Amino acid sequence: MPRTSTASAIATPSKRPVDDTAEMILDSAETFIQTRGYNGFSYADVASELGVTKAALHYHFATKGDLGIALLERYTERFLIALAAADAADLSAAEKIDHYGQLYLSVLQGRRMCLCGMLAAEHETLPAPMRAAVLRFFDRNETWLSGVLDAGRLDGTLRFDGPAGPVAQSIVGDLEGAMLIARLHDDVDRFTSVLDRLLRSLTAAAHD
Amino acid sequence: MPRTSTASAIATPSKRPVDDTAEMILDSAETFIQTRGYNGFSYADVASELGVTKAALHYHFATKGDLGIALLERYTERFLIALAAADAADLSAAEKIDHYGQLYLSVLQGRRMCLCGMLAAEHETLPAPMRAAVLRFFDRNETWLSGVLDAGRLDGTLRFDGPAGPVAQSIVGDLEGAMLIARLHDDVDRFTSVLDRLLRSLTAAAHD
DNA sequence: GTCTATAACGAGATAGAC
DNA sequence: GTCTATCTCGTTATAGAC
Repeated sequence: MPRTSTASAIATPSKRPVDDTAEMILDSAETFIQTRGYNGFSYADVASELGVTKAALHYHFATKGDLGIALLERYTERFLIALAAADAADLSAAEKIDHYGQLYLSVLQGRRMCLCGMLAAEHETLPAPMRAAVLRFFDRNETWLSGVLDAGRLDGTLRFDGPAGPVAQSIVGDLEGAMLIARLHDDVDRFTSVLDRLLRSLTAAAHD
Repeated sequence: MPRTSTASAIATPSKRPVDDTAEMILDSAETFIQTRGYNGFSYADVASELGVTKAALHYHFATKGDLGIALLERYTERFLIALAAADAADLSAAEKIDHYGQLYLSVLQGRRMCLCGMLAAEHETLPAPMRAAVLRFFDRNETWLSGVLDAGRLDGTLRFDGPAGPVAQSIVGDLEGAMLIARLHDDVDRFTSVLDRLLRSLTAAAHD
């Protein structure tokens, strides 16, 4: 089974954060949302973590919704860059899907939920622009996965029934669900087990 | 593919709610948590929906955490009863797993998330007793599923690799994830598609 | 068993000084 | 760009009347 390893673009907001206050705010808020949810953190939490005042946050992001939008744009952009990197590298379809799973794994290893998975749970409480951004994130994920699936089936390295779209949707749901449950149990193996099973089912009996 | 239909024990808290205030409060809070999350609703929301005061709620459930515990106990009990009903009925292993999926589907059709799936996302913010109750819920689900999987493999109607435990964990994660994403898109088909795929993979090439 | 009233606190957000 | 100070509102929770 393939296992690529350059999947850290999403793992940590910034190892040594850029000396840009707005970015530091985004880093802090991102981690808070991924661990406590959008309704589970406040400007006071971020301010106290960064050692600044709430007013300083409001200068950079007037409202909590504005902060959320900025966060979603940055997260989606980074995720797409990571997917583009997988495209640029000369990987097989299975390796690309494994790479995709590694992106999730790297987030989970930080004891965090996928930002958009967390926001999906809370979506009824989000400002409309945030809801739309979450939907866009998943649409782009599914589009990328569908392309990989179709290419893999064409070159004979992947096998699955029916159109790629629903399979891509299943993959996203499987990984988000595995992450949700693995994080609850603080047990990364629950995630890797699902990822392995997924890759095996897509490659099983291909090449015959 | 099998498709049983007596899966409404969990679908709606109570079609015509029992004339018991505590139960009505639980019904209302349950729906709020399933749609908005534990951190996305307040006593004021429940009170205004029921036309009573916040103080009345505090009489029945002193704290929000107490309300959450009572909710989790009721939800888990109902879920286990629904699983016991599947055991009592003379169903095949595949039909039992389908029945299990129908429980999720009935919740999703009410545009709600699984109570414990939602709380799993927010688990870092929950009082410790609630966290423990959420873990218990999933443990019991997995135990039941493992039993069904083992029985199905023994009688030759199901096929899967390795021990049943990790497969049971995958099933729970798949369904929770499918629910999370289907609800975001308000598209029930995304869930049924995953459930069909799951049942097919468990029954594929069995009976040979 | 439910009410009014209120306490005590934290939330998101703003004004204006530095 | 960040601060102090403040505003307003919503939150959980309690006291005590009915």
